[in-house]
Amino acid sequence: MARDGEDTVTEGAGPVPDRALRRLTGYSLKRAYNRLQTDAARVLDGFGLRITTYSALSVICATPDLRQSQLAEALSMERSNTVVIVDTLEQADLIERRRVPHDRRSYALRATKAGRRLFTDATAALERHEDEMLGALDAGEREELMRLLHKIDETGANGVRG
Amino acid sequence: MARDGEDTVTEGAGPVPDRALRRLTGYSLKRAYNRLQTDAARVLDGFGLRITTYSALSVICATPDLRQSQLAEALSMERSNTVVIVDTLEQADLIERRRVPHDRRSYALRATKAGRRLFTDATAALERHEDEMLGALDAGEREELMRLLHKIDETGANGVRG
DNA sequence: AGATATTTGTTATGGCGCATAACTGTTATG
DNA sequence: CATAACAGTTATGCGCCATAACAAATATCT
Repeated sequence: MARDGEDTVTEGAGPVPDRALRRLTGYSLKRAYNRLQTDAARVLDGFGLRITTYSALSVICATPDLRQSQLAEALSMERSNTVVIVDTLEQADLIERRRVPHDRRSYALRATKAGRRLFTDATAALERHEDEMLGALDAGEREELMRLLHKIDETGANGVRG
Repeated sequence: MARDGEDTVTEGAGPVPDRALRRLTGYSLKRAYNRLQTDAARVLDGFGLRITTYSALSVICATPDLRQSQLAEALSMERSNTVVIVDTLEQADLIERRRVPHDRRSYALRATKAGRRLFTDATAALERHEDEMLGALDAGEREELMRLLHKIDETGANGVRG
């Protein structure tokens, strides 16, 4: 607050500061996320995937025969939005909508062999690019970052939601 | 990979895991950001602001007489998107578009008294809500989180952008 | 000075992620 | 058997972001 008062900065060349905003965790989170998100989208595009379809494919690969509503809950999104995602994955022959024996409402989602393979390849590519993007952080810092992010995520799990 | 093989989990009650996704920094970042973003949007709505208009207002308050292109650069967005934002703020009498003496192309954006006041109030409310959302993190952890996020943000500043 | 390039703001347009609401068919519950 | 609860679906709109093309003003270069 001491140096660099409230002068008119119009003439100053360099990047215009957003110090006030950067003090907000939400804003800093947004900037960091936006960087990684843009890059991830570009990488996934090379596999014919988008962020949401990749995410869904990951969950489906991890837990076979799950239903769409479970998928929605896992990804913290509304059921309605999973429909298009699952449609896309199904039409690309990456997953299958199987019927479940005693419940004709729900589907049992299962990844095809092609789906699992694409998932593996895309994940490798993503991790490679994340390693580049996060090159400034050492292993300990990355681990700490993840720990803190998960803490935020799990905190409100029962709390604010509504 | 050892325990909890590839069984059909359809019957298992609890939340469906997305462990594989959680190992990606981008995904964990997304989840944490989404939590804070949703909450922040709700808070700002009470002030008649959205996240982008609040962000712009913050930068304009901090550095008076800045131009729209500088605003765009500060917020890492395209110039074209600042137009609607500045329009909105101007129509709400929170900022003014002043002409600059020797350049008839650009505007000198300046917050009004009402704009500065609203910004102050909204910021206080935002900080209060962030304190709640981040209650699980102690002061040291919050500071470390910010440091790591800024590191990510500033890393690619010269790098990947293209 | 005059042709050319660059900068600033603007408009139009589309994509992506997300939410809500209303509906159908199916299963569970009283 | 009537009613409620659930799974999936459809339609729709909002918010944020990017790209492309354009007019007016300014900078640059010969």
